[in-house]
Amino acid sequence: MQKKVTIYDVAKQLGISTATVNRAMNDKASVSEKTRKLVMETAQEMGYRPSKTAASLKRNPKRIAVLLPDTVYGYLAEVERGIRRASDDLADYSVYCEMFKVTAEETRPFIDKLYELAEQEFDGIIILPPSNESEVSGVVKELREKTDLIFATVTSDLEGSDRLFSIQNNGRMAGKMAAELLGMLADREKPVVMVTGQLTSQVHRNTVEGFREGSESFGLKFSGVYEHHDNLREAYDLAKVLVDQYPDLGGIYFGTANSVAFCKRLQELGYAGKISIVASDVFPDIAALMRERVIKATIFQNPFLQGRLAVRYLYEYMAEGRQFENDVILLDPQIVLRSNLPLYSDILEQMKDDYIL
Amino acid sequence: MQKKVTIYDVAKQLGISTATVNRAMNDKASVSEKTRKLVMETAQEMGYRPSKTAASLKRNPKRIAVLLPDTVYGYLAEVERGIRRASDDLADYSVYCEMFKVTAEETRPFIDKLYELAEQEFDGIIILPPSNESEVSGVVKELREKTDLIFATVTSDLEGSDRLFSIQNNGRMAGKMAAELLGMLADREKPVVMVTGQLTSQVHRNTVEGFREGSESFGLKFSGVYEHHDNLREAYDLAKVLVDQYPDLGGIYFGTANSVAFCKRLQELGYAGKISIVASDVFPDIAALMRERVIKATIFQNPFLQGRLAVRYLYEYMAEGRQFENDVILLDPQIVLRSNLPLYSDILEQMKDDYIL
DNA sequence: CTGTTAGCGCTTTCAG
DNA sequence: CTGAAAGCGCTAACAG
Repeated sequence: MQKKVTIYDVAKQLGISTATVNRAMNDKASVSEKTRKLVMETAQEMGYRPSKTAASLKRNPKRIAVLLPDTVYGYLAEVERGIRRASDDLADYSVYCEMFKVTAEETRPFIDKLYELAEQEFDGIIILPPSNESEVSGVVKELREKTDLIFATVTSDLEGSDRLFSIQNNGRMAGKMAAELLGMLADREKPVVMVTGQLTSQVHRNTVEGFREGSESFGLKFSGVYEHHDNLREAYDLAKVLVDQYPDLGGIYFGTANSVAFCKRLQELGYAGKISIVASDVFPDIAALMRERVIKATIFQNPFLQGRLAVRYLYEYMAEGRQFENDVILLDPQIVLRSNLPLYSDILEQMKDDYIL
Repeated sequence: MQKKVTIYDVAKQLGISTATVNRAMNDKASVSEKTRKLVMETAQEMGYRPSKTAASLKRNPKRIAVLLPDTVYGYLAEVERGIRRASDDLADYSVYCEMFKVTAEETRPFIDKLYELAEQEFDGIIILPPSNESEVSGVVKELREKTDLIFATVTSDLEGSDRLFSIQNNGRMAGKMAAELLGMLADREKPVVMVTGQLTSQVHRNTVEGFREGSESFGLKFSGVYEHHDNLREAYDLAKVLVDQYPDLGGIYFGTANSVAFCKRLQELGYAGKISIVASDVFPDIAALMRERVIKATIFQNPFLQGRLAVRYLYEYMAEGRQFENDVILLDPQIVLRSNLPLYSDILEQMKDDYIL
């Protein structure tokens, strides 16, 4: 428990002021390259580790905006909860986090809001991209160039937008895991298919790729990908289409959370339990279907953690100079079976209130 | 982003000093009950939330000792890594964490060390109990009464010791998960058995109970529990005993990490791949056996997180008055298959250095 | 039991 | 480009 090395020690050692040491350490402009190098070296040698607590006490508040599509959809509620949680955790560090929700039906209002936020005094913006990713990408890229705002994305990405980082589920791994599970659950001689939202979204494409690879490794007869465009009716109808097309269908992997309407139809058609289903995420409806043995397994994507980390990492970048070696941060998908479903009861409990779909 | 309410605001509002507000808020002695109540109420009304950062800047350093059995065993190395990580995270908060390792062959040296640590100026002690739990329990209880030390346990518990909390894997859930997995992997007509370290340890008993329950739910022919007492030779020999006793053995659940010698014998006997094996935790050897299809699944117990949270929670209790609604804190076991094994490669990488057994 | 006061280690004006 | 100095919000001596 040796004496802590402070900024004063470093300053005194070099015969300069603490202000200069500070500026040098924080990559601020207006420090000669020579002093900066000197300071860095001495700090290193002396074992100086700046105190984050002391730093946060004095520094100017940071403001983060979060822009989300205004969908009534359990997944988003979880991301939101994660964001609020991070805000709470960071309350002491003078970080202020504000959430904005905009309709995702059309892209225009979303983009307008983005321009509007850019006018305000935010330091960073976190975006959960609506399904039409490419249009938004351009806007972000433009704002990146014109302002000194920092952007991050969560859940899906905005490719080519020059955002700082993206936090998302490891979709490719999730796809492989689904394939392995179906290999354990279903007859491998029978065909399996994958159902997803829509393939304009980068994350969805990843899950498909993973499932394809996994099918190969684990010897599944992978027979097709179907989109339901996050439309309940379409999902409902799709069930019939599939059982007609594949009379001996062995398994289905649902890459998005929207499996409920589909499963309902399957039950109506008398196929429930006969076809092995692996779903995504944990929601009250999915939990119910698992208890009824309609869904055999689901792959949890931790939306809560996604939201939480997006805020946390953006803050760490802004305030503590955190570096990202990899700008796409992938979270580990988790396998949920009937036995460990109770572990997610807190989440289900939390969700009950704001969960509709 | 309204103005922050500080301790000064509360003090001014009540016409008292900040010192009194501080004392009242932190349950310190020497504040009249009347003032305390008044302060609490006013703080609440004004929306005062004490700043943890500011607090940590001034307060006296806290010291935490960690006492571990000195076993050369990958699991422990992970717990240690978690502890070090928490220490690092807390470095700014003036918390100092020191680790002590003592042989676990006999109980005496462990207990002696405990007395020795109690003499030193620690505020809290975290214990990873050696297999003989009951003897240590008594000592902890005694020290709890004689000193104002705070105790916590990690990985297993010291029942009746009056420790503040225990962090451990949810063993019962892990057992159930193993049963469900074996139900998916093995022929349910064939018998399954469980192998564990020794049943004097409370966590091991939990996994057995969980596996028993799970066998019932998932229709397994659960046929016995066998101990290997963490002895390599014994584990090696046990493989032969089991295949002789159960010629049509369908599956085995290994409740502890020590499955390697056992599997080796199984391979020698030509049973590898024929009997479905579910193991515990992720270590280099286990990863290798999974790639060879000898072990089909493993249940990760997150020893790293166990260590990390033990330190973190103890600190939060000491410094921030954190309350525990439940003094046994159970972490979620995670299912690892061949497909998601790569997610644990960081851990495996970390382990390579200090991993021997 | 309560008040006064001197910092904890850093950041940020403001003035050179 | 650099330095002096005033705090950020809290805690803990110390004095009453």
